[in-house]
Amino acid sequence: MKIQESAQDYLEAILILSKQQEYVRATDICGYFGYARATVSVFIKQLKENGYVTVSEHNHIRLTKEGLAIAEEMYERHTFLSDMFIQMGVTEEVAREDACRVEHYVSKETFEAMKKYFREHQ
Amino acid sequence: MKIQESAQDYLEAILILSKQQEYVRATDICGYFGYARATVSVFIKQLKENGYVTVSEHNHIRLTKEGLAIAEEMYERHTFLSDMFIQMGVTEEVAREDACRVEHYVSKETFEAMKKYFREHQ
DNA sequence: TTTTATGATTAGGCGTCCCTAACTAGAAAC
DNA sequence: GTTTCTAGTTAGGGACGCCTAATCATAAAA
Repeated sequence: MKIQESAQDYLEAILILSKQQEYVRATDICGYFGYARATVSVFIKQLKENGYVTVSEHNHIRLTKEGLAIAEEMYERHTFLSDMFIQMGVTEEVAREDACRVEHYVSKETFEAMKKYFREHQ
Repeated sequence: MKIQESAQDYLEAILILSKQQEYVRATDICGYFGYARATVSVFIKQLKENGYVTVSEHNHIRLTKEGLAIAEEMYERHTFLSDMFIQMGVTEEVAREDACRVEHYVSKETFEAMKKYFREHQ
């Protein structure tokens, strides 16, 4: 499984939710994205088959090491990008929305350059 | 037709190609993206049906007013974003690649904020 | 003028990622 | 201990955007 944009979103969502709750279930992810139960169910199955999450007998979803690495990478990008947008004068809500999309499309090189640039220009 | 990411790319490509050549044919677009002829043929048909381009009897593709507006918007974003990335220290090639993807996902608000920010911070 | 090369089209297919509808299993409430 | 509610699954479907293979049309070359 090549890690697709959506998979990155799901893994990031699981990370975010697990910061807010003791356990994360498929239904929580449905709520987070507004997706149908079936959609999430199928997707989680794939994430599980590919070793990014484990699902306990109580349907608690947990990130594996690989899943966590991706989730944290996305989360960091998200945080950095929305902070950057806000610093540039963008509304908080729009900044968050844009960061959520842009985070998937910026190469490592550009992301690092942006971080460096903002470290030196504030 | 909701203007999809791909349609924006096609329209931008047509604009760029028409800056370099007297006329643009489907095959030029194939070369530009590396897509198969069939793919481009079908897509151009849709763009035509939806009023974004016209196709002459010699298969010369031209942007309509609507098509041009979108193409120019994308082109401006593309130019600005790659310049910005380069200014931040990103390799030219990577900057161009990233701009090409990111240009679709930045809201008008954020784009304007970025422009303003860079006008004031260089 | 027949052959060949180039460009466009049609048909059929596939991966991604969303949907609804129908079903199943377990937990909570009566 | 049934009924009901909640959560998860399976089956089937659809939009988007790419593909190959086969066909068709026209322009260039032999």
